[in-house]
Amino acid sequence: MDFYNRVGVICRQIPYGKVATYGQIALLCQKPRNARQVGYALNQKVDGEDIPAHRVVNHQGYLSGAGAFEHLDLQKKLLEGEAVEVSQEQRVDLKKYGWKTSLEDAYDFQRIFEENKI
DNA sequence: TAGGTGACGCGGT
DNA sequence: CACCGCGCCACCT
Repeated sequence: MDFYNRVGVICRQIPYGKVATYGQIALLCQKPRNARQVGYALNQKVDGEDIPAHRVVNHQGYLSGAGAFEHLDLQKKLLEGEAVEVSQEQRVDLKKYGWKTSLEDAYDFQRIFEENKI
């Protein structure tokens, strides 16, 4: 359960108009090998709340989770609504829209997790 | 308890 | 660019 909460915390920090990858989020969770679980966690939280799951794509920029949204095009529409270009094959340019995180960001999150005991 | 299943990632050819 | 294979791990049957 801890892991799911961490995923939620991190996703809410993804800037408007940017996208993050599953592996990147797993890394920020201090669980570098749990990329798959990130997708699983988001799937459980969908009917949840304010988690911008549409800003999460795979490491190639493809919207691999589009199928979990109400409508297959929903994730794409949401991103386009944030001025993020999405190709017809459901792909975004990570060079352009990727959320760049550093080691310091990871430390910041680590501190937040410790403070909140998650 | 054992095995199947993914909203994954990386390296190789 | 296109495959392919293997590693990974929490969650279900």
